[in-house]
Amino acid sequence: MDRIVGYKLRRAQLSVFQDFLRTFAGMNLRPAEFSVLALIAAHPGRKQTEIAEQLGIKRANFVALMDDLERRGLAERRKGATDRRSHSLHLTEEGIRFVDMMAAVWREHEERMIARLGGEEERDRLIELLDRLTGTPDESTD
Amino acid sequence: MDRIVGYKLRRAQLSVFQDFLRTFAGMNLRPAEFSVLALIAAHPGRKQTEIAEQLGIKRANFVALMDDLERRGLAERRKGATDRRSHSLHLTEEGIRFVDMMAAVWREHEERMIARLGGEEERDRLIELLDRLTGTPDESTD
DNA sequence: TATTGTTATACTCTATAACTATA
DNA sequence: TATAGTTATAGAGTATAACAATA
Repeated sequence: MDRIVGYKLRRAQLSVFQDFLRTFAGMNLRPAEFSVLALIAAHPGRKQTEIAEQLGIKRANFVALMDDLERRGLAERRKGATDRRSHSLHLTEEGIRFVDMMAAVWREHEERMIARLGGEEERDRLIELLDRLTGTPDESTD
Repeated sequence: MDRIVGYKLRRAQLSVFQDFLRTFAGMNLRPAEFSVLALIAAHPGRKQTEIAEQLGIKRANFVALMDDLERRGLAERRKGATDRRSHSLHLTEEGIRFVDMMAAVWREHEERMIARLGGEEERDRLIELLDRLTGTPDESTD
């Protein structure tokens, strides 16, 4: 199994996620929740289904995730003004503070991953290769 | 989410696994089953728990997986001669033929991934970086 | 006592169909 | 009719505890 891309990819992803989970164990934050909060922070007011799709989460599965973030007082849904079917997503005041802390904690984790790779240049090389695998169409803003 | 290693890794892994699943849909073979058959083929006679551990599968979860490979007539358990608690794992005659086919089909998939990456050199660069993330101690033989 | 394989079980993630309220 | 969000549900994948057979 020494040169099999998919296998190596899976093992590396599990290893990185395990470090992520250890890092955020105290904040009770999973990767999916992290990515949702980061995306709402970057694009407040975006529609619920847009956020879900951008993260590759089915809108049906996004509901419980968002319920939990609301229950914890970190994010909120607001009825769309023009289209009353839709919900626009926002961080609460507490959510904004939480995301600041989260970003600081995340940096520890990410620095550790960059160190494992051997530096930021190696990180950039890795991400470029991963983008080729994913077939990223263009550079997005997120 | 443009430079986050864990996120990019997850997306790339999903993309590669989806191609894998499409490629093997006709053979009804999942990545875990593929890896088990490949590992038994490379190391026939190895103990059940050893195979499971090497693939990062809990021995409790390995049972159903192995049951299915046996039911399909591809692999078999044999009682250990010295330690009668253990099972040594082997391919059947049909399993050996199946693995040959499987390897050929896999090559199609892998060539597609290498093409996405831009060639075998890029593939090698990727795997080297992934090994750094995983913290692979030495080169293994699998 | 400890280990191998097993069973039972629970929790997360993911996928689909069907409902509701709006458009 | 179609869409946004929701509910219910089912299937994988994964984790732990406890058991029987054997060491």
